[in-house]
Amino acid sequence: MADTTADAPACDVDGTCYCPLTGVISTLSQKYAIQLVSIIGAHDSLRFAEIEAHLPTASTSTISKRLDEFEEAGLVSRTQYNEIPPRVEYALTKDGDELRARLEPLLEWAASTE
Amino acid sequence: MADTTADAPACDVDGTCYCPLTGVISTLSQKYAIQLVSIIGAHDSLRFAEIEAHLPTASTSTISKRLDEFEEAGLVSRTQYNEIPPRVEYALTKDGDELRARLEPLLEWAASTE
DNA sequence: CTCCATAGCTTTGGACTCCGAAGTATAAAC
DNA sequence: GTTTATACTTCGGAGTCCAAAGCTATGGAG
Repeated sequence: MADTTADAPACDVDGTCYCPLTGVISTLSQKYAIQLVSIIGAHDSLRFAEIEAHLPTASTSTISKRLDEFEEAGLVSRTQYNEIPPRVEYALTKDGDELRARLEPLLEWAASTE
Repeated sequence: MADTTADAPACDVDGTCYCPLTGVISTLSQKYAIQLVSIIGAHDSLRFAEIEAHLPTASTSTISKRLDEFEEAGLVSRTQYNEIPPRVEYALTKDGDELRARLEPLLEWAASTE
């Protein structure tokens, strides 16, 4: 296996290598990430407190971290209105919605296996 | 919103509540879980060391834990042959393959966004 | 003028998860 | 008797998650 003549990594599965926890998948492989995409996608836009209400078992800091990561990854947009009290709205970007579309069958099936 | 007359939880999204990290999704929301299903599904059956070779960045103990969880969830079958040296084969169950089928479009899209 | 309310977070200390490295079990081959 | 092989388990430390409290700003009640 440690053959120096090998030209394909061992992690190559049918022509695709999934091993170095790739961008989107590594973000998804964290707590509440999948649900978060699905929840935001179920609305045009959501405020932080609304997201919290949809995910009552997740801590504030975890939701905050996931949102930062998703924004960084270009999957979620954050729109801040400079009012008092402050208002911030989160929505899926075009890429985020593509992701959501691919997560939907998964979530439906998962819900049916409960 | 904090109406005491409310009869549906706030986490209810379009008739489905994804909030209490449900069975399959909670298992998937852990490191390497998604890849593991996909890798096992790309073969009829795999041995432990082969899985490790496909996921070189994951630790032995993490792979072992994921496999235990998947077996517990009925998504992966473990077949042990009492030989020396020992031999163990992992394969997806019918449910596991259903899951894999739903993960495939996700992984393909994720790979294309790199 | 002081205090509270509101929204969206950040911070804190403790618990849980993941890591690499080393150890366990077995028996046949050398 | 030491080595080899496979499939793990165990270990201490590092990273991730938790609930609860604190922070920012301003407008309104007392």
